[in-house]
Amino acid sequence: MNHWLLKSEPDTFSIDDLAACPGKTTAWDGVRNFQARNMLRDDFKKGDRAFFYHSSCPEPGIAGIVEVLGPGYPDATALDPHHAHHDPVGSADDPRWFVVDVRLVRKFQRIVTLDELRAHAAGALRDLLILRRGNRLSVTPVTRANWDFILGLT
DNA sequence: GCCAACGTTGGC
DNA sequence: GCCAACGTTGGC
Repeated sequence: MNHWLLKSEPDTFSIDDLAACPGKTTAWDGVRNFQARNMLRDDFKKGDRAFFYHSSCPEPGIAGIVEVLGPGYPDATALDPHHAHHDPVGSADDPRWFVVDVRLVRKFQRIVTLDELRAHAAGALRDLLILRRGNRLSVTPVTRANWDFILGLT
């Protein structure tokens, strides 16, 4: 089982929005970065777990945990000319962008804030990619050790 | 293949 | 709103 961190701007889609979805399930769409795409397409597996991270908001940090329901498949929003995330490059036969389905496992009782994570940037969480300077990837792998350590902070 | 211009991300 | 960091595009 692999572990991941998925970023979302809560103004656009928060963990509470996910909780309100039918089956607490949604397609994680709108990823438009090739490195992130490659992970969704090639590396995500059924049963993987991911942190749900709130970015670009008053209290950035990890809000909870989601479960990956299956492997990546083409992002329908990229193929829809009326959608804000439409991309004219790519087709149903040769898709450019991918999604995975995720289901809410649990929302943390409180946000594990970026400040808290940073407090361990030189220690236990030195491998956590979102703490690296200038990192902007919206999909990043998390090591098992980092996953367990962060769970211990909640 | 280089690189300048441009757009986006995301914390503050 | 600012700005550093970084990815993508496109001319050459």
